[in-house]
Amino acid sequence: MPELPEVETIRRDLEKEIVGHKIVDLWYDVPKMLQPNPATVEKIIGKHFVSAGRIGKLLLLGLENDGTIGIHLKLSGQLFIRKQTDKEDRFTHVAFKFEDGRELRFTEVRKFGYVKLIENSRDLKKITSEYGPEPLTKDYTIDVVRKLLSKSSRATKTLILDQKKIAGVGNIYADEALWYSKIHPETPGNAVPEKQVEELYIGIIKALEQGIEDRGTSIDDYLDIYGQPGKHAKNLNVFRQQGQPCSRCGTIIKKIRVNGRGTHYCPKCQTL
DNA sequence: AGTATCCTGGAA
DNA sequence: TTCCAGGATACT
Repeated sequence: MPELPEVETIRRDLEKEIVGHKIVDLWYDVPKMLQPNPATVEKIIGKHFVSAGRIGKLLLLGLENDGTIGIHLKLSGQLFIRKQTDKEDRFTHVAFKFEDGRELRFTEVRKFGYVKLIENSRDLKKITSEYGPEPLTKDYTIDVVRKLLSKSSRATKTLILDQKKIAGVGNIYADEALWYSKIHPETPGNAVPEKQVEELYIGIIKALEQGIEDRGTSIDDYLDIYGQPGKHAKNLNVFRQQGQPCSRCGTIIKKIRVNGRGTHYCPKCQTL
């Protein structure tokens, strides 16, 4: 699943590949993936991309004159930069065609992902304001984590997955961050001691930074815009590592279900 | 706060 | 042939 590190990797590469390029045509085959509707999104034809941003797991591709294309990859979305003459990619549902013969393809097996035209800065503000602080910026402080945990008795894992509270953490990096901070994923937020709150704050940063350094985790569908896998899958400590020994203590990693999500942890390191 | 829903390839 | 994965949102 593309989470902050994967989307950030894509963002950085897109910045190099599409900024300054003109969209000369738009192709799609699943209308509901173009929001609010295909006719609105088609207004981008003739415009240039001027920036490549991101909030949480949402890509924000800036257009000249105030528009922004938001792209959410959800579970299985991929973006590829290709020549229009290149062999088709399976499950392509949207393609932005550029003036130079290249195109940006959006593939999505499940059709959950979407391309959204955000027409003005007011609408953009509305969308970005729904997200909590970005973990790798100064807006993310220990106080953010402390407040988030102290106000609820829900499972700590569930709390850190809330995009409104912290932007960009998904299932993979939540499990990894909890392992780093030695917190059992089901620990009620308000039962986490101050010392562990501090470690979770740092653990989230560490998990995400390592993911970015490795250009993402290609354990399911994720590939970068050139079609290359990220290298983080082999550096995972707990995610999908059930049955394997913990790299810290040798105890066998367990898999449970927390709030409907597959959850992996070390039963010895991560105690309640 | 917990659960159903979207969706489909691939695993069991 | 049935079941599962899972981000975000709509329900109950």
